[in-house]
Amino acid sequence: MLDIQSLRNDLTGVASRLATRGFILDVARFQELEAQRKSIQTRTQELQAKRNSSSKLIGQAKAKGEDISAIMAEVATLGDELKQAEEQLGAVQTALQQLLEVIPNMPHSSVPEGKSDADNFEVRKVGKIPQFGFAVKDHVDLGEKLGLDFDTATKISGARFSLLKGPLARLHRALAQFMLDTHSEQHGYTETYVPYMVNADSMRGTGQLPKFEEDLFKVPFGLEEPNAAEQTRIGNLDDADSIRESVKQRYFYLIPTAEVPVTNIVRDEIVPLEKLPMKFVAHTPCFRSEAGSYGRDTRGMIRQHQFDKVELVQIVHPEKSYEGLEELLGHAETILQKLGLPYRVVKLCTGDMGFSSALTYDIEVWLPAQNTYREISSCSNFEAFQARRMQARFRNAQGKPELVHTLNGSGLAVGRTLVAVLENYQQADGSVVIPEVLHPYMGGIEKLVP
RNA sequence: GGAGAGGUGGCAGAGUGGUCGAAUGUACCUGACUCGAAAUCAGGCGUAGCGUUUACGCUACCGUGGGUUCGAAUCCCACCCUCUCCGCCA
Repeated sequence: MLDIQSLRNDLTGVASRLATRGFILDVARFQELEAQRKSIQTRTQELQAKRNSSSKLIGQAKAKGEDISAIMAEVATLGDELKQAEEQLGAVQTALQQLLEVIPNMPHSSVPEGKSDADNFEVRKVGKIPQFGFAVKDHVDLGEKLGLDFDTATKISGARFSLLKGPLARLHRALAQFMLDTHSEQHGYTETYVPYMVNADSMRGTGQLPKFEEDLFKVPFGLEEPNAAEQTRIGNLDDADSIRESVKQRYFYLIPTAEVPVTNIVRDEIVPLEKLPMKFVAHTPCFRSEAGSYGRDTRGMIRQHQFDKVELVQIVHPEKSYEGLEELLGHAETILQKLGLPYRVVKLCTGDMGFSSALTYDIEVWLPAQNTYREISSCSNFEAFQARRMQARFRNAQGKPELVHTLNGSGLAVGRTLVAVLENYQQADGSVVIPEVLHPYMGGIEKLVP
């Protein structure tokens, strides 16, 4: 969420910067709501002040045993007027809040303007692209003989799921463990185990809600309708709405990334200055509906409803967030380097960035079968955008609460790393050599053999 | 699932419907004392919004949402969360 002050102070400036990322801010509506808010709020507060002082007078008069009927008469009409004003104010503030919640973050000044991924800026290429003396296979063809089974996954669940068996499943686990160990032991991250289902407040905090609900899996618990006992109570009570409301809220969301539960660790917290930076790493499954990407990446395990990811999160001092982002990016790159996978780093242009991000680097790994680089990690600085939604703060040197900055990045997406290992380490006979750093995790297996 | 207790400022913890944004303690900041520190003493110290823009004034916030009332931290209703005991359970 943007600071409403920045909109008040420089509405056209904010609007034009947001336009570079393809977001059209409804300037007129904001101005209208702000004008309404201002007049209604002033009026409401005047009425409240009057009510407070009158009530105080009544209290004092009563204490002295004086006659209060004169004051009572004066206040008689105040109640209705005030109630109406408060309702109007509430409505305007809700409307403003809703408008604010769907405005994306402001791109950092260094972000190149552009419309799509074609306009992203290549920062660097690392590693040597392997040359094969034979026709390369993609991970689906390779995996077929190595324990990768899409047909059975489809039977069990449906499209966009995968089933791994034997040493291949172990390789998947080895990758996750290797990443987790590297980040916790060498990069200073605290390993965390987190809930995979979260409430709506957490989703709102990191920016998935309210705008991107269709990308999420929503899981009801208990009945979706009021149960028999609740029906009875609804029938008997005057304010049945609160029961219906609580029934409606009886659900969780499956996390689309560990960013959600991990970043929300600091939601509604004021952390001491000396606790910054906080660095967390978590290995979790991620669940995405992939609504709107129906035709894309239907082959293989590139785009799945469920995949594993090792996620890095940093909670940092506002002045240190860009430093932190470079560091975090380096941590993610380290994994690719240790695995010997060629990759490149790109800085996303304004049009390709995620909703909450101020600056994003994608790391793209080389996939020989596709003869191209594919995203395997995304590292972002959200500045105070998430922190403002979460009310995540620290106590600054002056002792005042101030919003933290939040960062995160994949370190890495495990499924796609598996794909990259299979394709880059394939041999002519269809076997796959296991990168050396994974050997300690593979129980003596150094090669996947059909 | 059954029974009970409780959610108040950074923390702890008071609060007969009126002068309570909230005692007190603690932490923290400033000053005094000290060579310095500790101890002691004095003062300050919540968050957010609005209006004047240094000083100030007003408003909201005591788990959340409703209700009663001229007036609610305090009374009523619902919900959420935490803790204790019993039962069941991976």
